[in-house]
Amino acid sequence: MRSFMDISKALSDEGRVRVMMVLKDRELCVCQLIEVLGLAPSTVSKHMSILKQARLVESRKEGRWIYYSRNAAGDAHVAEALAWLDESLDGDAQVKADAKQLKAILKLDPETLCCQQASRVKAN
Amino acid sequence: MRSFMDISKALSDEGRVRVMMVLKDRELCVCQLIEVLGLAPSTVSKHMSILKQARLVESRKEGRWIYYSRNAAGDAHVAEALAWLDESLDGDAQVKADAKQLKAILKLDPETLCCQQASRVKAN
DNA sequence: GTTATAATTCGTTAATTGGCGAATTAAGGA
DNA sequence: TCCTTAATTCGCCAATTAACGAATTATAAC
Repeated sequence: MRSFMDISKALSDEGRVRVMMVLKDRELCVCQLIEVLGLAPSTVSKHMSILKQARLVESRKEGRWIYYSRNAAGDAHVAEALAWLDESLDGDAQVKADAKQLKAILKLDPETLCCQQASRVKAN
Repeated sequence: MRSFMDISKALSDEGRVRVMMVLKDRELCVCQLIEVLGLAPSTVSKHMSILKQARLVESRKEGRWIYYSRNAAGDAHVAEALAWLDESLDGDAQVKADAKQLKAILKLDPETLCCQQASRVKAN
């Protein structure tokens, strides 16, 4: 019950659900998630720790950045939750809007936004 | 997103999840749910209204009693949520304990507990 | 009609949660 | 070394939520 409740509580906040959906196809660093959600860094960090506690995401450190991705190697509970999420939110307007915004963020001028370092590295 | 969040919020409370699990095989009236959860009538009533709002349960009035059951005719979101619930909590200790307690409640001496009327009717 | 019972609604309180900014930690670049 | 930046932790406050008891509604029994 404990691990189930960790997952269902993690998914009971809209911001965290939006994070799970923008992470569907790619890993993202915290500053990119901050841009998508429009929340303070400390708030997003807290959300990510809750998702990680629930084992819905995993993180990878690369230099100064921490990349979060869906937990691909998760147990059955996690896999089932992710499947439910995707089935339920397929075609959702908010999810689509976030995907669109993310696309813009990924294309954005390196100097003007978050992840300035990451962008510079990418440009080389 | 709205209906998804209604469902995930409804399932983010352990008491409500326990209700959904004892309702797996049978409909139950509120006073029986009160016994299983060990909470005040007003509290259980509130929980049931949240589950109903999320369309996870439906209710049927019979005389003085209101019987709740899982929403069998629910839309795809609801059906998927119920499937996730059942898969994730199959074999769970708390769920088993509740099932056992429910069994005892259903057998209980009609005069001594809740649903005295229901029991009397059943005895006739 | 009056009483008793099942359930709900309402009002209040305690606990939890979500949000932010400030301070801290960790890493790279000047 | 010192500065900047990504991210986290911490402390605080506002909003939400869960719990209860009291009052209310509805139905059945007397």
